Amino acid sequence: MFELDLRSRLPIYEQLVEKIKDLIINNVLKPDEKLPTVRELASELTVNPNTVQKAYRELEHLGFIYSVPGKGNFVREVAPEHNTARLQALENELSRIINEMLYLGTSPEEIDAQINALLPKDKGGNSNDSSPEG
Amino acid sequence: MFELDLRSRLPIYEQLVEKIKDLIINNVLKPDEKLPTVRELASELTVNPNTVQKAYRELEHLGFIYSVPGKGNFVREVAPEHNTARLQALENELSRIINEMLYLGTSPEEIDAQINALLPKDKGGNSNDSSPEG
Amino acid sequence: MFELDLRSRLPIYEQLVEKIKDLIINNVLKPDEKLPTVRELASELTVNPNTVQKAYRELEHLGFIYSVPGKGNFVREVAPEHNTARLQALENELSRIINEMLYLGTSPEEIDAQINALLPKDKGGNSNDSSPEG
Amino acid sequence: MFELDLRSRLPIYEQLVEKIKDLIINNVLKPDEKLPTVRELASELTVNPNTVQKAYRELEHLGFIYSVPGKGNFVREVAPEHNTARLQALENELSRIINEMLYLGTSPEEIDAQINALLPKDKGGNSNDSSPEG
DNA sequence: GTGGTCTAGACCACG
DNA sequence: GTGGTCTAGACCACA
Repeated sequence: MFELDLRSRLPIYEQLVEKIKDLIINNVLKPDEKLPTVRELASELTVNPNTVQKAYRELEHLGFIYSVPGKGNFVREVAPEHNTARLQALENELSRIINEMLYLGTSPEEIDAQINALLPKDKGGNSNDSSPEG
Repeated sequence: MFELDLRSRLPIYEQLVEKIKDLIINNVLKPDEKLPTVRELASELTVNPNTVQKAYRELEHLGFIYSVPGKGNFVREVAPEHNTARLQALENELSRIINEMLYLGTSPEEIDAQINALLPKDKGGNSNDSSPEG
Repeated sequence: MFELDLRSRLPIYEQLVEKIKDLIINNVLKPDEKLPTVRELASELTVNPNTVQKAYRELEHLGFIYSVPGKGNFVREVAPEHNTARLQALENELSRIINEMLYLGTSPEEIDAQINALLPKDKGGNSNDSSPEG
Repeated sequence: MFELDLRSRLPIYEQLVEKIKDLIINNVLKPDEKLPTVRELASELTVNPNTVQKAYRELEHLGFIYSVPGKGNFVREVAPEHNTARLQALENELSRIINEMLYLGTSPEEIDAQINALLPKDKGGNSNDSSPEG
């Protein structure tokens, strides 16, 4: 499914949260799909079941999954009520990162180019055109 | 100068690192400017001097300040040798954030607009220049 | 394991850094091997655990060990990204030392001989190999 | 005469010791030559006279200069009695540095080449190297 | 039980 | 008076 870095400073349960969050965001795990049980995932990753349990509880708190007692844990459709606060936090992070990149010498043009490479471009409506050849 | 959240999960010394880093990046603290002494800042924030000391030491490791024993701590000019690895980390964070914003429903156009608002415009008026008039 | 000079001008934690660095460099402590716990080493050397902690943190910054909270501290494989600046510093030290040895009357031939004694010989017999028989 | 780095972690008086030691070793300051007075040097470098005084006392202790009360400080000819202990210390440093360079990936051949570049080659009696001109 | 953080308070080197 | 080091002892998060 994925790998953990046991040497990382990040606690294992936080790594788990990030990995599973990524799978949900990138639609690998689809809405209402069942996640592995705590025991399954724990034995597969050879970590303590308590650690997986903690990650699942955190994901539930973040609004990415829901738990049905006796049934298991399932992917939750994106919940609008969580969005505003979360988006505000993300925008703050975004601002912090951009400022630090500028401070370290990355040019505004380069930052803009990097971000446009990350954004999907399947629509025609883009205001400032990126150079077509390259 | 700024405030700490003593209830936060982030250790106090890391909050200090982030806050001071921000002040340096945003040019509130200028190169070679003297930071508050360890004891001053500790008493102002009502934390232990060792905690401030630890934050200052970390900022020194990160290349943001330098310490002159017996004199004080001072803002360091941006050190290019620290940049490459740091920029790579920032780009990874950037990617993660953009993906999560897209997942939460922010349109690519809106993200692009937000980021352009964060970047300095080289087209015309420069807003954050040092004000020439008194 | 080793001894400290409590009367030395060098801070205890820096002596610790040097000693452990030496053990790693000379392959006494091998990659991914577990170091003594903070408390073990502190009690063995009769110094404060915080002092050992500080040394371990510094070794982590220098890229010699990595720390897994709740598990322990472990020897890190040599990290190439730290090398360039460090090698430059070592070459400067080398130059300083050679010049002072020459000043004090050591002949170039003798210096050359001493250094060749320190370098591994790729000509024939290898003395410090791991013993092939168990 | 020379410059100090006021931002360095090295105490100013130690920087002074190193700089003057270098001048003596490289024969810029010759035996029995008079050094600047404490006040002169202090005002030239804009440091505290106590700092210069401390450096001179340290140089005297190291055997590089001698002090004549009421007259000044003078360069001392190399004193053999200081050599043995000092040379032992230098050889230890040498060993430490070479081992660390090897650990960081520098090949024995490269180390040998670097050191030979530092050694004078004005004599013909060199055992293992090809010195082209005499 | 591990590393990590924090406090309180002492002492030292430096300039 | 500054930063730096060290001790003693407490509490917390993680696995």
